[in-house]
Amino acid sequence: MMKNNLEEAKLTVGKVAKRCGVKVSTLHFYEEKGLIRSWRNQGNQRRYKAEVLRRISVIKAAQKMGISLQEIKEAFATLPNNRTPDTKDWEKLASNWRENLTTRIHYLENLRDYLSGCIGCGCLSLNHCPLYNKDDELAAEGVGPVILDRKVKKV
Amino acid sequence: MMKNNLEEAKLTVGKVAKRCGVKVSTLHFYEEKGLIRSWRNQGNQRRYKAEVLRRISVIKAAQKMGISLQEIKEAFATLPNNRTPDTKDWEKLASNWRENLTTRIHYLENLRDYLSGCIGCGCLSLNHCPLYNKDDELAAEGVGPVILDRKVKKV
DNA sequence: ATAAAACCTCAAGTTAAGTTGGGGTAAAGT
DNA sequence: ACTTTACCCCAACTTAACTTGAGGTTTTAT
Repeated sequence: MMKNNLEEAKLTVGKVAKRCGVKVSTLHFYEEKGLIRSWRNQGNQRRYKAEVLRRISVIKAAQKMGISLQEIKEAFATLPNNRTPDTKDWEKLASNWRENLTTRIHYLENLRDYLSGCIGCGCLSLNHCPLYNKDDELAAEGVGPVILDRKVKKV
Repeated sequence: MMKNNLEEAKLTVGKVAKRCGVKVSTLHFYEEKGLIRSWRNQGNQRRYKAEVLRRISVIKAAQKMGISLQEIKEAFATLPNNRTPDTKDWEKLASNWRENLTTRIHYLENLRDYLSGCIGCGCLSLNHCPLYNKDDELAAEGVGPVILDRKVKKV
């Protein structure tokens, strides 16, 4: 027999935030964006089911790969009942994202190779150097944005 | 004998924009940010020296590598007299940026390898899975943001 | 019982890299 | 000469992913 939502949803925002290493405001934000959901107690405070923790870990893992929240949301939407990804679901999502990652890596490798060729030749010029080309011939498949860490290595 | 600025700066914004494939507003923006400079004619219109074309091509090439305008500006600032990079300068800048690119590639490769390991194991969990780890052990050297193309491959 | 900690909502601010638009001037084409 | 086209400046808008703050309520701890 299934417990009801009020019984299942016991975690407060503060607890979830702490366990996930995110701010409370981030949880509000994710909820607003439809990435997670909560229930309310008598006093109108949010209460979460434990599964939200896994959902957030999937979000964070995906973000690390450069997947946008919008894309993550769309990926979740493909799951039956928009459920929190279980092992099988994760397998499927992760495979897609891995392809994405591979594409991105190839792009950067191409870029680096061209760059290596360009260093020393001084060819850099509009319309000729592959490094400067608005049509972007390097982007065979097309890649998305990657936002990684904030520990930026200055050059 | 050196020609003066008025003689050298002959290109209008429109011309530069067209030849570089950027909008006029972008050139205004770059100037405001201190990435390029212009002179003014009698009627207060911008006039550029031809070297601005090369400068913009360097900016665009760097952006493609995921370097921010701020970092590009800082890199330019390291050049004698903040000049437009010549062949030798470009060699130096490009070498630095290539390292940056390499670091970024390694990061993504690590991420992909972990992901491959995770697919099927379903281990994804806070504090244990390397894919979800706020301390980011994957980021050995630390990497910056990469903003590449807009041709995003949906997953 | 009371005070402190946690929570609520809603609006506005933040950063990057530009874009858009309005109102007005300059240069170019015919 | 006259009309387009190009240019000027400035302010405000755009997107993503959040953060901050104000003013007020609920829980928890003492």
